[in-house]
Order: sequence, then C-alpha cells, then structure tokens
Amino acid sequence: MTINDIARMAGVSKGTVSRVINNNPRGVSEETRQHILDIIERVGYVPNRMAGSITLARTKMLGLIIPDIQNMFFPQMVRGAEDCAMEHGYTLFLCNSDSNIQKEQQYLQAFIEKRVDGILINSCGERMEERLRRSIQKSNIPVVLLDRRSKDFPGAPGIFVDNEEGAYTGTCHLIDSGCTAICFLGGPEGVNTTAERFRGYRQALKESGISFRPEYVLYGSYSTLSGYERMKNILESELKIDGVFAGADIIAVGALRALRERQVSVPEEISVLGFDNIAISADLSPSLTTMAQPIYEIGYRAVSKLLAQIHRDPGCDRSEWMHTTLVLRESTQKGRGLK
Amino acid sequence: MTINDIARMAGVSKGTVSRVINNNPRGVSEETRQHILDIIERVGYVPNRMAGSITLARTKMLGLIIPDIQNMFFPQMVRGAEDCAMEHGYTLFLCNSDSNIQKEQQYLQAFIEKRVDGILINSCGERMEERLRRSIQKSNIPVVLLDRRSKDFPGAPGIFVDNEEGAYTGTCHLIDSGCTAICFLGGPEGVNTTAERFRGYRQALKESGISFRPEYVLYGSYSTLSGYERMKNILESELKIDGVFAGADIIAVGALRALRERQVSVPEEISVLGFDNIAISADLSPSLTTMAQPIYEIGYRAVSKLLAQIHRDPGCDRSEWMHTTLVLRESTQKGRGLK
DNA sequence: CTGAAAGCGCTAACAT
DNA sequence: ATGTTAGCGCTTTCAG
Repeated sequence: MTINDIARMAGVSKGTVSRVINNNPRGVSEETRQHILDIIERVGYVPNRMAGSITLARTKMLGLIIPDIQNMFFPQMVRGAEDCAMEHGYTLFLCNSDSNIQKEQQYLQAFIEKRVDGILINSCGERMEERLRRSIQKSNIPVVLLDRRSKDFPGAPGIFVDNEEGAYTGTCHLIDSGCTAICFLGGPEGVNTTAERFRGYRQALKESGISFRPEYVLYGSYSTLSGYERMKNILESELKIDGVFAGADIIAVGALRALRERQVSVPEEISVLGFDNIAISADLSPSLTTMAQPIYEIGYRAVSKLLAQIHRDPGCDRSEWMHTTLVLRESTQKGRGLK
Repeated sequence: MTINDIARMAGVSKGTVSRVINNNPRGVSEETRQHILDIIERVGYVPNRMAGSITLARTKMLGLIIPDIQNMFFPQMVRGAEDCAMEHGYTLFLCNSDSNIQKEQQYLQAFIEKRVDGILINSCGERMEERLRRSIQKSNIPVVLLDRRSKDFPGAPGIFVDNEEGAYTGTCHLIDSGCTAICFLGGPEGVNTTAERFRGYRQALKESGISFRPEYVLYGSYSTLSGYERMKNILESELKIDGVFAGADIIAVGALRALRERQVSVPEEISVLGFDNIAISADLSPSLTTMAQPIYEIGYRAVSKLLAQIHRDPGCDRSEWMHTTLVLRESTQKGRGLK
C-alpha cells in the first residue's frame, strides 16, 4: 500500500495525497482532503516516512547512547529526553552501550547509517576509532553530551552538573556531622564525573584541615557491586573510617549492604552519603542522604539543546551546568559533630 | 556524500560500490574492492541505509514498547532483547509508554511509519483504537508479546511467565512460614499478570484451608508508591495481617518502607514476599524473598521469536511460558510455622 | 567482473 | 487547487 494506491483510489495525483498526509499549508480543498482522508482511514494506509526522509534529508529521529540502562540514574534521564523529543515530534533511538566502547561505536555507526538528525551521548569514557570520529564529523550530525564529557567530542556542547561543587557540599556535610575519616568510593577513574567529585571531596577535607589519605580513595564502577566490594575491602582492612562519600547512589547501596553484613550501624558508626538521588534512595533502610541531581531535567534540556543545534538557534553550542542539592535523610546525622 | 560520489571517485559504477558496501556474494574483484574500500575509508563515507531499505523493504529495526523504564524490571528485560537484536544485526527502537495508551499508540504509529521489521510490546493493558489495530495488521509487521497479554493482539505469540504457578508457590511459602492473614498487594487490575498472580494466591489459600478475605486484596500499579500507599492503608485499618504478597518487587519496596515507618518488624511481625527478583531486591534491608522471573531471558527469547517470525521459521507463532523460582531471603522466615 | 537502467515511496518545484 | 515531473540514495535485474 503506497501513496500511489491512495492516489489512484481517490482519483487524484500522488502530489495531492502527499499534501494531505503532511498537512501542507498550501491547501487542498476541504472536499478532496476529506475524501482522501476517508480512503486512508478505510484502507489503513500509513505513509512510509523513511522514503520521505531521503528527499527531506531529515528523519525526525534522535539517537541516545547511555552506558547502563540498569543504573536507575539513566532511565530517569531518558524519561526527560523522551518527553522533550516527543513534544517536538521526534522519536528517540535509545541504545545501551554497557560501558563498552565497541558497542558504543556500533551504535554510533548505526546512527549515521540511519541518518538520525542528532546524537546525544553519555560516553563510556574510552576513546573511539579515528575513522568513526571523522565519519561523524563529516556527517554533520549535531552531537550533545549528557552529564559526562567526552574526549572524542571536545567541541560538543552538553548539559552537565557541577560535580565538584556537589561533592564539596556533600563532604562538608559529612564533616559537619562529625566525620573525620571519610573514604571516597568513586566510579570509574576514566570518567570526568568521578574526577570532579574527587576534587570536591578533597577540597572540603583541605578546608577543614583534615589530612587527605590516599588509602581512603577507591575507584570502581558505577554499580552496586562495585560499592559493595570496595566497602568490604575497607572494612576488612585496618582502616578506621567514620564516613563514606559514595560517588553514586547505587555505589552507596552496595556500601550499605556491606556495612549491614558487618553489622556496622549507619549512621551511628559510619555515615554514608550518596550522589544522584535516584528514586530508590528514599526507600532504603536507612534512607540515603545524597546530593540530588536534576536527573530528569538533564535529559530534557539535552534534547532541547540538540533540537536547538539542529535548528541552528543562537546560543545552541553553549554548554549548561546544573546544580546539585543536599537531601538529608537517615544515613548521615546532621550536627552530630556539634555535640 | 553519496554512493555516486564514491563511484565517481573510484571510477566505477554505483552498482559496483553497492556490491562492495553490502558484501555482495556476487563478487567484485579483490582489487577494485580494496580500491573502493580505501576511498570509503579515506572520505569517511557511511551508506544511507534508510535509502536502501526502501528498495529492500526491510529496515533491520525492531520496535519495543515497555510501560515503565523506571521500573527496574524492564531495563533488565531490555538488556536481553538488545543483546539478541544486536547479535543478529538489528537495532532496537526502545519506547517507554509510561503506561499511557496514547503514548503507546503514538509509538506504534511511529513504528509503522518507520517500517520496523517487527514489534515487541509489553502493553499497558488498555485497548487501542481500531484504526491503528487495523493498520498494524495490514502492515504485516510481526508482533511478539512480552510478559503481558494484549487484547489487541490476541493472535500474537509471546514469551510469558507462569504467574499463577509462581504466585501459588510464593503464597504457599508464606503459609509455610506461619502466615495466616496474607494480603495481596497487586498491580493494575486490567493487566493479566495481576489477575494470574491473584489466582495463584487464592488457590494457595484455598488448599491450605485459609479463608479468602476480599478486604485483603488491594490493587494499584506496579510502582513503589503504590505499594507504599496500599500498605499504609492496611496498617491504618483494623486489619491484622501477618503476611504480604506483593505483586512485584517494587511494590514490596514501597510496602517495606511503610512497614518500617510504622516500626513493624519484618519478618518477625509481618512477612513480605515479592515477585520478579529485580537487582535491588538482594540489597534491601531486610533483603527481599521473592519469586524470581527469568527477566533477561524473557527479553532475549522475545527477540528470538520475533526474528523467527520475520523469517517465517517453523513454530514461530507458538508462545512460550517460562517459570519462576522462589528466592529465600530475609523478609520471610522459612519454617516459622513449624515451631 | 562490471556497467546501465529501472524503480523503491515519497517530496517539491513547476505547471496548469 | 491540483497534476506532472524530476529527483532523493540505493538495490537489483539484465546485459555485456
């Protein structure tokens, strides 16, 4: 069933049908319009937009790559992206790279082959092949970064969060509540968010006159398992700590589990601070004090920015930084340090 | 940059370039092949697969609709689907309907317009417009159901779980551990999984000679909030219960929170059983006893089945039922009833 | 092994 | 207001 069939059945030319399908401003008489619409309805015709997009040179598709769909942080971001895309008549191609550069590249290649109108990427952090990078560049498809920087797209604008500030605020909170031996349970070392949060952590220690101890700093991945294992390592070591700065809520989830298994009470013996404020954090026991990111909004604004790039709106290549806020819950004790 | 440009640069016809791009069995001499490949590499040409797919009448795209990307159950299912799709060179169009029939329909429409080769759907449960239903039918795009039945696609095969059996096993476990007043915190009433789990629950009660009490049965949605609110309702009522059958782990998460706020100890005073075994369940405190579903595999096999449908393999329209297994953790006490 | 040409479904001038 | 026509980028016969 094609546009030709409809044209034939309606006794008009396919140009007219095309105008109807696309609500073309250059009107069609109300009479023929209805006539054509009726036929379309009756036979269940659906235009092949892919055919149209080859002429139009736009597909109304956006590609989005995230590293881990199972990390609750990302689905929430996706929701924001999705909502914005749908509001503007775009469909999102959501792909999960599994923090694997190979998959990330495969998806990027697929995006170009499918001629998406724009790409959003939360990169796994590893460098991609020069060949692909060039292809993307040549393809002229705008790219917007979400939440993470990328060495492969140094010029691309993005929506970021002020991680250093957030980590600083969070660490100060731990210190305020009496912690003096705070370990840093970070995500992957190669990702900028980890490094930025580390800087904020270190800065807070410095300003409070707490000496920095490298053995308190552990990297891993943004996963519950990583948090669990690193926390266990610490508990099994000689280190005596009284606070944990987790680089992400899911890391904190793992840490809390390890602490529970060791029967360490939180926050009485050890305070735990997360980062992200994912949905589950309020439901944990103890509920998690954390630095909340505007997760949904990051996704929403990223698509906004991407659409701006597509339309070459002014200011479309400026990055935006969003802010975090401290959410107090049970896993830390405000003011314990004052007693 | 098109196939014509490459042909011109290589001094061959575009037919030859096309053969190279697609690894066409009807060979091209190794010499020209390399020559063309070199040029492609050098100029960073990426073929426009959308143009090709209009001739081929296949896009190598699969559409997948899930109701809630923020319910950890689904991302895990998506992972399975994605892996299978990628292994076979297909890309997944993942869409989140937000349990909203309007969005679901919009996405389905988009799937047809984009001429995906197949559709996977975990429907929100509400009926869709007849018009759309007919279009899908006429489009001849194969449909496979995941986890949930759909009234709109009664004939479509699917990958399902034996929910009744699972709920029966789970409820028996609660009874075994001494519960006699077990409430049922279900998902949405309109979804078949809820109804099936209810049947298993009721059957277990019956066989144990525990009289069924309709006031113990509450429906809601598959969400933490729903579990929280329903549980609170029960706790604020006169009802004295000692067990909770939650229709999903995320419902159990909400229930556990409500219980904690009321200082009800789990499992000592009330046992809680979940359904799904999502990743977080093991990390909760108390960790959640639950009926594990082979979530990843549901997604994987659904895509397998869809590809089988696309290729018209034998047996491709038979549904498959998978089984659940009881995972014992801290939120219930095995054998408490024996003391 | 390679080229030429027809056509996939649709859009967009340009006519009428 | 509507029809006609020339592509869009690619695949696929069919010749040579």
